[in-house]
Amino acid sequence: MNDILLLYKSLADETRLRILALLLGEGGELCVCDIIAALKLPQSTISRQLAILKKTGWVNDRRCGLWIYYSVRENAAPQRELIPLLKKQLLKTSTSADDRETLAGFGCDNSCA
Amino acid sequence: MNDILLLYKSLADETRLRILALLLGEGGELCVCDIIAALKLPQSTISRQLAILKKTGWVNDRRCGLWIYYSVRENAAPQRELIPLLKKQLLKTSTSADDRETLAGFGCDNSCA
DNA sequence: GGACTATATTCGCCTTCGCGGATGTAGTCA
DNA sequence: TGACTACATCCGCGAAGGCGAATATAGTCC
Repeated sequence: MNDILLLYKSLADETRLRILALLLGEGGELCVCDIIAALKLPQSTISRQLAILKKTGWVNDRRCGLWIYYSVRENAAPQRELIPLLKKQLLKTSTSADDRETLAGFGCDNSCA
Repeated sequence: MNDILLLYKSLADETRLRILALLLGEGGELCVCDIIAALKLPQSTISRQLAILKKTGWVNDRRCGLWIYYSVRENAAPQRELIPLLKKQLLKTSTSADDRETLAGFGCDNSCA
């Protein structure tokens, strides 16, 4: 019961949902500065919520030089069964569309192999 | 975005998950006193969380004399797509099994047509 | 009407949790 | 090495939300 509770608690925050929507919409990886630019929130806020998403199994991180890239962890249980639904729900919201548009305009386009 | 947030917030509480598990396991209706007996929590706690589950679209209520029967609202969007997953996740927890066992022993068996 | 039952709501309290500025840490480049 | 960048973590604060006792409401039965 407790793991299920933690699963849904991890989705009960708007900032975390916006981050997940951004990563699900992107399909690939985003570095922290991209997410900060897209959501227009303070760096400490983004970083804290990313840490929570990582601890609860929603995302992976990968360091590359100075940048750290985050991506959705597709194969983790029990998140796996929720991902298609989340994607469908989140990507059609106007908030998510706005965030992706902001990212397209202001994302920091470092290219790290 | 906000409705999705409210959806997951409504699942981010253990008492509400236990109530949903009980109703999903039962398949039919339960009156408030059944739920109180099963979860062994104060009446005000149960009643408050039932009100939240009702307001967020998870359950229906039906008054019959003094008793009020609650059941899962199966066809509401966007809950509908989550119900099969929730059922699978919740019913296999030991907490849920314990609650159902307690209900079997101490449920108030009023029969209201 | 009055006593009784089942449930809802109110109330003050307390914990949880998100916030953002400040600070710490790790990697890069000269 | 020291300056710089990207990100993480710490800190005090305030808001949100859950709790259970007490009270209110609604229905039943005499």
